[in-house]
Amino acid sequence: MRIGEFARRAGVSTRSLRYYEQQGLITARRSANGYREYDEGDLRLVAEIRALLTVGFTLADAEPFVACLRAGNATGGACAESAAVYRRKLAEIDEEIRTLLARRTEMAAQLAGSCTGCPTGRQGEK
Amino acid sequence: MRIGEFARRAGVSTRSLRYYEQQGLITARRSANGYREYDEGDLRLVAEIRALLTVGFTLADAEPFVACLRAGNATGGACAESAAVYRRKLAEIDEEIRTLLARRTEMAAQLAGSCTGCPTGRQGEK
DNA sequence: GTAATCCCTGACGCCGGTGTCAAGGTCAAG
DNA sequence: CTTGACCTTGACACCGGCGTCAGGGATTAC
Repeated sequence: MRIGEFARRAGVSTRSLRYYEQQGLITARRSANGYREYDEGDLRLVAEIRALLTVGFTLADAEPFVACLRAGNATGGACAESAAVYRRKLAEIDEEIRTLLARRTEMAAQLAGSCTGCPTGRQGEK
Repeated sequence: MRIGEFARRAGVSTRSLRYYEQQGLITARRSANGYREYDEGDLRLVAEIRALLTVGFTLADAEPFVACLRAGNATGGACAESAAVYRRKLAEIDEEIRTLLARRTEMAAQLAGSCTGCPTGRQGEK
């Protein structure tokens, strides 16, 4: 099917699909007139990309997963390279969580301390 | 003092100082020739901005804190508006932490599940 | 023939803070 | 007067994913 219908079915914009192709994920074959042609199986690839993007992956991060699916695996994470990305992202998330927790603690302390001297007093909840 | 020396003393680039001014924070007075003139007290304002930026504030978020300091308060967080920003950022951080924790859990599960079928097995730590 | 609909590529805008370059003014020392 | 250090404003680049417009080709229905 062509890009318009495929985009509707996949739930993404045609712009996104062209961008994915430009970035080397999901390269559609072309019909004689130059139009992109997608097949049913590509829906799965798009779904994988969308799922990964929503959990904070970049398109570059998602590439191994798409390749893994195209290689015939049942899941995009089944390949060694995908697992490596998983581990790296997991480490990144852990690091981010640590940072945020530290910030949270510090900010809560700041807020408590500042309000001691608040001239307007506290404002209650909303 | 002029911007060059001030920047060195504050530990930021002149570019940043001009940007802060453009965004409405730390507007330096001008000497006859048009050069920006900063004084000692402004160092404190820059320090406040840098501290807030490093914990994830935007310049817009930092504005009340700078204003608060300029109003003569001992800390930038002593004013009501600053406290409101604190509360908002705290809520944002909490939300972000929740999101990341959920992701972390899901990804860890994915990684574990994927590795069951990993042809290369696990690689130990590092 | 022509209108409608779909497709193509290329390119700019956005967001936030900053690096960096360009073109030109200012001032002090020699 | 010249050199050099410092200042000014303006503007482009970056990152990532995508919206959106421009200009032009293809296909189908009438």
